[in-house]
Amino acid sequence: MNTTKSMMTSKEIRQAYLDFFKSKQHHIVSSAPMVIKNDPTLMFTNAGMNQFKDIFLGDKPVQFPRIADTQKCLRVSGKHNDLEEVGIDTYHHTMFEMLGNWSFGDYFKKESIDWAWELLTRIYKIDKDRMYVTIFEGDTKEQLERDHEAYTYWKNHIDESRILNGNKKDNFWEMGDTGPCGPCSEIHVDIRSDEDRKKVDGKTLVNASHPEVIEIWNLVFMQFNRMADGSLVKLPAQHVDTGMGFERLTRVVQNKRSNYDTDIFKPLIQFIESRCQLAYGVTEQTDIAMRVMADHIRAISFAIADGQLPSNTGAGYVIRRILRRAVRYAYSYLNFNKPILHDLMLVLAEQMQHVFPELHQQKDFVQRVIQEEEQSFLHTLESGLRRMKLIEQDLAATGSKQIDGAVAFELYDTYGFPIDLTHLIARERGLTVDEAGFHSEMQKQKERSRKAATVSSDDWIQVADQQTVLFTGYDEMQTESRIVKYRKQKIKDKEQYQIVFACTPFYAESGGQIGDTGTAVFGEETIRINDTKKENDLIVHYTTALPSDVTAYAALRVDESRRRSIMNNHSATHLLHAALRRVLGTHVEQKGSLVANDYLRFDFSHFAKLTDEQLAEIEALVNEKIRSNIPLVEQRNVPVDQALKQGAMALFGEKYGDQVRVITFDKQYSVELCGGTHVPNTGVIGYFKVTSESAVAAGVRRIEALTGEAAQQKITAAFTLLQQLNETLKNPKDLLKSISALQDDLSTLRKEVEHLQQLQVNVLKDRLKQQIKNHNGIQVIIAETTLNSADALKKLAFDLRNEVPDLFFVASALVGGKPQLCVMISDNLVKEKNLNAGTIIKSISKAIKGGGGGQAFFATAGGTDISGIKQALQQAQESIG
RNA sequence: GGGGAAUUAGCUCAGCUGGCUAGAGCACCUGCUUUGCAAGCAGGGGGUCGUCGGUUCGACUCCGACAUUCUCCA
Repeated sequence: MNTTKSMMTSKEIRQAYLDFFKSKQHHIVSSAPMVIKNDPTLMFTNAGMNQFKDIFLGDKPVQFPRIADTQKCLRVSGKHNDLEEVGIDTYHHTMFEMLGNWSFGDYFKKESIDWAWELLTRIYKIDKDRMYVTIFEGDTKEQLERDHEAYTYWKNHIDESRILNGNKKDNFWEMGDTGPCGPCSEIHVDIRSDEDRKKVDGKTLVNASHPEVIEIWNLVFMQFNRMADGSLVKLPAQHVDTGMGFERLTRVVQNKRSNYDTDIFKPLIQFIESRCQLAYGVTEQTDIAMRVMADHIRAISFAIADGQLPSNTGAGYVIRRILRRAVRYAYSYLNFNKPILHDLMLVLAEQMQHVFPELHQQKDFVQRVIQEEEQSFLHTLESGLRRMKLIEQDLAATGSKQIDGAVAFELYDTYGFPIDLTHLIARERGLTVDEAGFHSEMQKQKERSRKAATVSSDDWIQVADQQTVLFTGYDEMQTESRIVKYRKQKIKDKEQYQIVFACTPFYAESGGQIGDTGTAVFGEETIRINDTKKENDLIVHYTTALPSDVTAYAALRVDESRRRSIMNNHSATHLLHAALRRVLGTHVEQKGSLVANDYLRFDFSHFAKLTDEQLAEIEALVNEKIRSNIPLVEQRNVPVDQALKQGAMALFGEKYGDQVRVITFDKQYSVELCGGTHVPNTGVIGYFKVTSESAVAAGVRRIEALTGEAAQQKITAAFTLLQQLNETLKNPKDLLKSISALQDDLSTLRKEVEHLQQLQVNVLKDRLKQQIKNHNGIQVIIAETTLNSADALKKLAFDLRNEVPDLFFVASALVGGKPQLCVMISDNLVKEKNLNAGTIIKSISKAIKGGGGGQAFFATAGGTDISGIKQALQQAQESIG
């Protein structure tokens, strides 16, 4: 490779890609957020094509037939990409950029192959004799032929000996179990030294996991649709979907031995080196740790910037795991026992600010979140280490040298202590870990989970031919419509149906607003709609039944009062958002929102607990806006640039189309991009009441509130309670004062009672001491008392024990009208005379029709028959002869 | 969505298979000593053992539900 020419920077490489496809009439779009909403099958964007999934599925019309972009992607599992492997090698990543170009029913194999070749050889100047391409060899089981077409086009550019056949696993790309798919053609580059290349033919290393013979570009030719029964159906329009790993490309163009040596990762590695005072490239172990940190910080930072906070479920948990893996490596191999990643993030934010500005714009917030997470995991590690010590002690006691698999799993599963740390520590102490046992426990857990969460879906059954679905719910709550398609789903043992209508007034859960419920009336038949959700741009209605005639027309009716409550809450959310920014400052960004029928919940970035004054001010401002009865201004199709110029608030981590909907309540006050449903005038909301303010994560606060009827009910209930309290306390002047006076009284009286009880016990004790009878060297006290609590009786027994040597004490009391007995014997008598309070009480409690027990020196019993007390005491006397 | 765990004093945690009348360290208060600072000694206050039920003569301890938090899997 030519190393004398000036090297392209990663920035130039990225730009060259976009410029190249722009020159081929491609529309350049921005990256979609890495965190995915509205698609139950996917948590994160894992390929460049995700944001175009609807187009491939035919659920959305084609607007630009040619598109190119660079897309932030996140992969934490997959055939070559287990999270646990990242950092070990030098070319797999969790987060990476995918350069992609697409044709939607426009150009096909010829152009995509020609252009790929042109870009790689002319612009990036990659040596032709270092490249190999693969084509699909065909598959007899699927009855698919070899991709002769691709072969022919490649032949124009590259020697036939460099065109290799690939099998179904490598060269037939599928989106998922079902959906669009087709043969693909990959471009591989051999970047080994000339010497190595002479020794082993590069051809034999393609797709063989060789670190220096790597795939950089995959051209997918979408030709088929995979059905649920496994069959393939030819697609009406053929598409091209390509993806080139930006980090790998940069490595090849910059002629580096590792992705981490490119200027994409170098600044991160350098920062880590300077902080831990260790050099990269010296020892394998520390190199891996640095690579893990450099890789993971990218995934964590962008996920948080796109709105996914670390948490203990779902996508948030994936982020937490990645972050913890980075901390773990930093802690174990680079001696970082204090948070460091949050500082590393700043380097990244700086570096990426012109490509993905969302990180730099939120750097204070992201930093805070990461730091908090680091801190909390370091704490987890600490308590794990404590537990580890106990385990060691147990092992020492039994003389074993192996930590049981189940124990290691418990440490991991319950306390979050990473298994490799267990290994590390075990090795340090000369112990081993039962690895097989650990994995079998893990397997059991996986099976349990899988069993609990299987959803099986049948194929969609197309009833009518229609591509786009119309939402009428902004204007009406009832719409005539018909079914476009439906399918059956099985979750555990329950069956449900998903139905798509041609047009619908039902709002699908989105942007925090919950889905509508209601009914679909097919003539005489009424079907209940339990929920409405989005699948990308499809509006899917959830029911438990199908109409007998699926082609019939239906009257779709939304549950109106429920929807009106939702609208109240949604508009109030906008008013609240604006009020927060006014009162607290413009650093307030929405971090999550739930708009339900019974309440609203709004999460936002802010670094301190809100004071009572701030809350009151916010609540007052929102209510003022409600009383002002501001009319809704709704603009349905505004070009996104124009909307932003109007000052509309857009959210990080939200993907907006070119045309957006703008919701305005007073253009000086609240302007937001929003797809939700709103009240016509703010006055409809009635009243707004905050019910709680709390923290959800570092730097994120949550406000919960009520509107309209719910707010009224809440206030009425509070008022009623207040009134009842006042009445109960005879309408004091100052209720608060009167309650705290009661509390004070209670606590002094409690102490008083305790004191009096002690006095009573003391008096009784002194009297009993007068009655001691010496019986063979045993000081015997047997008494029927009038004490009325088990506690007092116990106290008496213990006090006597402290004062009277050689004591044998048996007494009764009446607790709540029931007889209670207790036996106390001095320790020395228990030993010397072989007396046992437990056995004595068991035998004498029969007389009061009860039972009891205790220890050898002290025992108690309760019963039901008062008349037996005398007999019981008599028997106690006899028990010492 | 499915497992596992935790919840005891202001903080960090002990309290094992029900019964030694609820503990330690740090923090706090008082006094003494010392004093450049750190501290040392003696004494003291503070807990309805997450909430609600149940089993039992007796529950911090066992069982159930709920709440909150942590954790693993999907």
